[in-house]
Amino acid sequence: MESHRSLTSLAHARIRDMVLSGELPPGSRIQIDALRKRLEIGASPVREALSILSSEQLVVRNEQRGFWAPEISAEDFGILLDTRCRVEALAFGDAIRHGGAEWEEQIVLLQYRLNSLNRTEKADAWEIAHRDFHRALISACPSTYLLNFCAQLYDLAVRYRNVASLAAYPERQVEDEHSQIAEAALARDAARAEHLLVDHYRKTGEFLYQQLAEREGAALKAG
Amino acid sequence: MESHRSLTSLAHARIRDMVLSGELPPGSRIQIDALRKRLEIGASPVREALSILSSEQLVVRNEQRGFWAPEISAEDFGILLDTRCRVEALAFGDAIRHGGAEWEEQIVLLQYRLNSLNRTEKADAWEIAHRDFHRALISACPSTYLLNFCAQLYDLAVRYRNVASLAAYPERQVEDEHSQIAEAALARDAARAEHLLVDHYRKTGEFLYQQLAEREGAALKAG
DNA sequence: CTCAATCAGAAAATCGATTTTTTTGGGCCG
DNA sequence: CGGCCCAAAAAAATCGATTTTCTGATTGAG
Repeated sequence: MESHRSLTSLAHARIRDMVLSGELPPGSRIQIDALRKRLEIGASPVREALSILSSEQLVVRNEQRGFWAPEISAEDFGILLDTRCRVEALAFGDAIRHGGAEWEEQIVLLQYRLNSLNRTEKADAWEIAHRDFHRALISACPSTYLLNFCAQLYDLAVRYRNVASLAAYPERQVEDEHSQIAEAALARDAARAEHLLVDHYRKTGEFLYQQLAEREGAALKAG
Repeated sequence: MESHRSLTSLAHARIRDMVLSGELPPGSRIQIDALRKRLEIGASPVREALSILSSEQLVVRNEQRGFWAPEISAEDFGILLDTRCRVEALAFGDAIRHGGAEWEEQIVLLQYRLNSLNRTEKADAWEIAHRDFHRALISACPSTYLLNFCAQLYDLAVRYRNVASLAAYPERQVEDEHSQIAEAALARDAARAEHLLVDHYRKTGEFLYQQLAEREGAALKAG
């Protein structure tokens, strides 16, 4: 169990997970009182956590009217994906130019851990390892601003992956892609590494985008 | 007077101004109780506002120990400036490619308003007009994520300008630079516009960076 | 004399109750 | 029948009090 220094940060972590996992579905209302009872935490920390989440774009705030889980759409996902590719390419390039021995070692280590896990069998552990690996790639970027932004975009993208709950995810060789990205990074080939990373994101995103677009088309006919 | 829907958003706006203006100096402690009395607002809204500000990087939070105004340094400013140039170039390019008639008109209007104001005589009005002009330039960027990020970086940069309180700001022809940027944008010359914008930021930042570096050198000798 | 343990005092964090605002639903009038 | 207004209910926002945690000084042992 993770220990938290304050109930606010605990509430933040819990609610964040509920949003990212899709337990709080897109568009659904998030009532403070319901959360208060559910988490067995007072209203103040819950409220504060929601405030923070709303400035992280993981929750939508409507003053005096409450909080909601953000809506999703194919269009929004497309924009998110595109933003992520371009911003993370910047951070990745920086990291490749600035990273030292420690950065290299982290990448090697975390890539190994990631590839050791089976994505379907140990989904939770894989999620964490995947996040850690991608974070390690850019961790040597000197701009904390860029890194924060990348972390935020990562969360938003993970949420899309989860809430779309794809029945059949196409089995690409994601391991190979990760390996190639790591290899290019360690070879300090920024241009190639950036390209591979963006390509990786676009490939992963393409299928999800199609799913979302189809779903919207279907919903349009049904409604 | 601006009206606010809630005391939290009022507190947020007020404290934000206090941080941006330098009224709360870099490194200084921000006590909830002191603010509570100063703003005549309860502790809860003040607390919540500080929480939000800390996730906007305008306040540093130290769990169970309180809040502080962020430290400044030449190094941090350099990184901030660089991040801003690259991220805002992305947003600007998008805007130039996507902007419609309304976007063009806003730029024309806001550039006119900005150039009508004397920077030293009407400092507050100029600040607002300047912010509006720069926001208008990128406003047609479809990525709300990128726009939010740019707004955040803008605030952080404004703070540096204010807290450095430059005795003698070198009088460049800032009006001309703004005009050229607007012109290139309206001509849909993305490459040129981006270059001019980045150049504008770097020129403005260069002097500030020198000041900060000198001050640090002096402080080092004195300490 | 140094270091660690201890103990107020101060400040943050949290709670429960109160106030304000929004939403809901029923009855009334055009 | 449909729109409108008002009252009751629900929910968010705020407050004041209480609890928990940190800080800095003091004291006593080594």
